[in-house]
Amino acid sequence: MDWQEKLNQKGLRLTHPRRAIISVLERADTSLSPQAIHQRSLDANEEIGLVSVYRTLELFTELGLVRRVHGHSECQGYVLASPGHHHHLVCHSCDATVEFSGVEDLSSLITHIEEETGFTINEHLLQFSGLCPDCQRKTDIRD
Amino acid sequence: MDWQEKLNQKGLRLTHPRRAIISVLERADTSLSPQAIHQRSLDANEEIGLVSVYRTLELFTELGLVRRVHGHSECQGYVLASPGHHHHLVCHSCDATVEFSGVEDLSSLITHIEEETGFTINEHLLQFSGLCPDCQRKTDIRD
DNA sequence: TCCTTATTGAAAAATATTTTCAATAAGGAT
DNA sequence: ATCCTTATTGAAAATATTTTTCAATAAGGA
Repeated sequence: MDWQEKLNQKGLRLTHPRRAIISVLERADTSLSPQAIHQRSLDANEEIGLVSVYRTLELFTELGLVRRVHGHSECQGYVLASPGHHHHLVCHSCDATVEFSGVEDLSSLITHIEEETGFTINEHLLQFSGLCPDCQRKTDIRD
Repeated sequence: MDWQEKLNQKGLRLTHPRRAIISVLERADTSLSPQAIHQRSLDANEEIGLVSVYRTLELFTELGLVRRVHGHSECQGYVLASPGHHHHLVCHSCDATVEFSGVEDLSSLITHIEEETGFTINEHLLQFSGLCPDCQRKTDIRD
């Protein structure tokens, strides 16, 4: 099911600004802030308003089509979300962001925490960071 | 080692605004935004400036004395961090935030991801959310 | 108690985000 | 193809958030 269908199905429309935003995100290899998305859109000669970027990101995030990546100081990085459960891996150095399938088995940890705290857990946020292959190479050379 | 020592050791000072902020965070059972911290400080008759809240939170976060809790739409919730490795558990309903010791064993997952992606992983963000005991009770009654 | 300087608060500046509203254009219906 | 409904847009204004500047203050070591 493509974007067109996914949106129309819900009475939503695949508009020009939305296409432009998707296109920017598809080409990005890092997460992008609303401002960055807007700028790249303009650079690609897609004249859209910054407001639309905000609105679209909010909508797409709610629909699970886009996800937010959490940084140390800011959490305004957005990336396209492929369907299904997965998490992100971010490079400290170049900010490259990669998605990996959520094959993790946290169930025993979750059960443990539920017992310890009395909470019922139904959601988690998991994100890794480190050095991507390229930046590892660059670091090696410098040393 | 108390706050006084921790700061002085680094040439930093335990000032009135900083004490007020610590005190607010100690009394809180949810994470708090800079604005909320400021307001609660005023409510407690500790007249401090909002700027100091920002500056203190930034400093304390860098020092690992305070941590940021990541929500769905905002990530401006700060909590006191006890020393050592641990994560947070947040109630969807009342926002109660609890810390739990980082007993998780993610090493096999990390190794798996390192192999799959070529990244070197040295950091992770893990946060759970669900319903706290109190809110579970309230939900049960309503149903 | 003195002295150095980290820290503060107020104000201004810079950024970021949200709201409002008339105009537009997506896309289902005809 | 064309019409019609209405979701969506962009511009502007309103709000909110964060950072910077700088003179005054107060921590805390000597």
